[in-house]
Amino acid sequence: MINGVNAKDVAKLAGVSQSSVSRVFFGGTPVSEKTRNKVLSAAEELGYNPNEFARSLITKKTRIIGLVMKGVENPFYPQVLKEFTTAFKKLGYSILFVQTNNEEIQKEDIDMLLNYNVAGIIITDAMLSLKVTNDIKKSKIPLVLFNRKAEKNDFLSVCTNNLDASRQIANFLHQKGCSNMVYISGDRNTSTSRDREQGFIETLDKHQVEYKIYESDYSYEGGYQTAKSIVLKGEIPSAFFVANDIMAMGVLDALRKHSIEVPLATKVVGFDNIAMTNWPIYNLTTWEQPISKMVEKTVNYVMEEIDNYTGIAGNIEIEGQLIERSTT
Amino acid sequence: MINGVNAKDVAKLAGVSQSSVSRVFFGGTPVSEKTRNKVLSAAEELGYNPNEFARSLITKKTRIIGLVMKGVENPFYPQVLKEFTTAFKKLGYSILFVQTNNEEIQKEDIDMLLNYNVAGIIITDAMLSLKVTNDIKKSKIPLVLFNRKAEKNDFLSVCTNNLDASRQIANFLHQKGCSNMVYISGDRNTSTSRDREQGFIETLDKHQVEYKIYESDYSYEGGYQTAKSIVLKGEIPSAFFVANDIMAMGVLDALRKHSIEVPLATKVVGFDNIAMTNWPIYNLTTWEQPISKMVEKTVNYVMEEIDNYTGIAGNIEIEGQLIERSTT
DNA sequence: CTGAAAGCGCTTACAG
DNA sequence: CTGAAAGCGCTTACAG
Repeated sequence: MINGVNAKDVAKLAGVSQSSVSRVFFGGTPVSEKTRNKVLSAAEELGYNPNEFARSLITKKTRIIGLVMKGVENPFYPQVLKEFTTAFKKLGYSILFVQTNNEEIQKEDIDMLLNYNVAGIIITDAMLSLKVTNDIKKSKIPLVLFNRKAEKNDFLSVCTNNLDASRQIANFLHQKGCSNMVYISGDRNTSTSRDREQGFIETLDKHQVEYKIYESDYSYEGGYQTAKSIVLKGEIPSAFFVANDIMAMGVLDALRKHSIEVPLATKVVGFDNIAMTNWPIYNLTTWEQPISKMVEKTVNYVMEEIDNYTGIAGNIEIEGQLIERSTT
Repeated sequence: MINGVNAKDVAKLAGVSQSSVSRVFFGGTPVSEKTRNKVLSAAEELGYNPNEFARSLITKKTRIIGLVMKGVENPFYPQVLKEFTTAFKKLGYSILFVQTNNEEIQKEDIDMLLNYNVAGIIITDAMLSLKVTNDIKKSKIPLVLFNRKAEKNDFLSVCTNNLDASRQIANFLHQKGCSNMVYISGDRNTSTSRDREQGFIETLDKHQVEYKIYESDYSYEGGYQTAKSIVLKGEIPSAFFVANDIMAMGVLDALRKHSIEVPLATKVVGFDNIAMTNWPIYNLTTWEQPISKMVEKTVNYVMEEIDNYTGIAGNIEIEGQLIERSTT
């Protein structure tokens, strides 16, 4: 119903019923070629656009996906956003975008999505409050936690295999001869940071390698300051494993500032494989999160649940890989 | 209409009419305190959410803003996205997000927005094809070109004052004693790159300063390669003005790679003031685009036009400022 | 294959 | 302040 033209107007001009107009645009019962052509040219002439709201009202379905993102500062997210938008567009779905700063999504964050009766919800990098969990479960809207693993399996979560990744990173650094390491965590109440920490330290324990853990916050500044304080204490380890790339870049810059050569004096491994890790000034060894595959799995799940809701939950973990560059 | 509860159900439980339920949630005619309370508690009990689609159908208004973004690679855009989302959320509007790769928006890019009858459209960093221009004009949906200036004033465009900015940058570098400069452009068919080029060279002409222009593409890689080729030819200027920050970082890295000291051997000025310019490894002198103000102007305009459509067009240019750091 | 009619969930004159 | 009723633009049994 743009510029005031509706299906009735088209029907009148085409000399057919409104039902036929609907059938041409929506499918369902077949329409004769002749009718189709009359409708199409009338629609073209009038500039008709079917009103999605009326359609959704009657079909009780929408073709909108709610995407809730926390923190767009990290270049990892724009990439994720782009992939989701592209994938859903191909399927005829639109993205209703919500930006939040809460690590735990509150009702108000997604009330809007519920009002729009979205067909599915994807939450990146955040968990859900109990109230929201119940609301969503009741509404039977498929929901995916992207890049977060829940303790309780109320929903599907899609992540890279963070435990496996951090084990492999620990083994890799151990084989490089590093005998004393540091893990710089992200926000410690995130599953990603916890899993990366756990896989890392349990592997180091096995090899009887010493380590220290520093808590940081997934930001460049956080990585920079943490590394700086380590350097100032003179406790430079033989390797840093940093919970994401953007912090690892902060670490590298702090080391450079204090003329500590990488990878000679110490080594640094990040996580994510954001585009910037490839910049020559950083050239950071990191773990590639298989974003495309993660997005694909998520989209497939959501589409299947839209078709046929089961509410099936669990954790999907997708294997990533080490990208070796010049910081190790 | 989440979990199947509608206004009628609430009305029944509350023992009032559907009209009263509507009035409690929508406003309009006043409702007695008693009725309000009955409605509210019934709604709470049933978990009622008003259906936005039915509401939009009847009011012929939506509370959705279409946001079309080109290229999320540059960290400038996530920042813009965040500001728009936050600002519109406060006003009760949602964001329907469209990602495109077209410098000239085609009908298919925004057909979806028209189907949803969005209240307003914001296009960042792209122009509109003629067909789309006509469609939008006819539909009377307010539209803003954000960070792009149109030659023909069909719509409102909101930019920083790129001409003024580049003149000031030229003067600044001239006063620093630079006698021979390079402008590295973005995509040359964008108004932003053209304006930055024009203001820069006309000011250099006035001062009779020599310059060369190299065409690039607004990407890190583009900046890196362009600077590299300049260095390899041995034609190092006394200053580079680079059309955006991300390219300027590529330039800095290329210079560093070839051990050309900044700001001694040459100087570099970027554009945007993205967060990374502040990282110690870059510490880039740049021009701050006043994103918050640009977003505010845009949001205000859209809201006013939603209230009372005039279709008024023109260019709003907002003053930015030079941020002097250590590359000059 | 086609059309007339019911109905999706809501808002809003209208009458009281 | 409240309720009954019309109607937004569409889809979809239903009957032909």
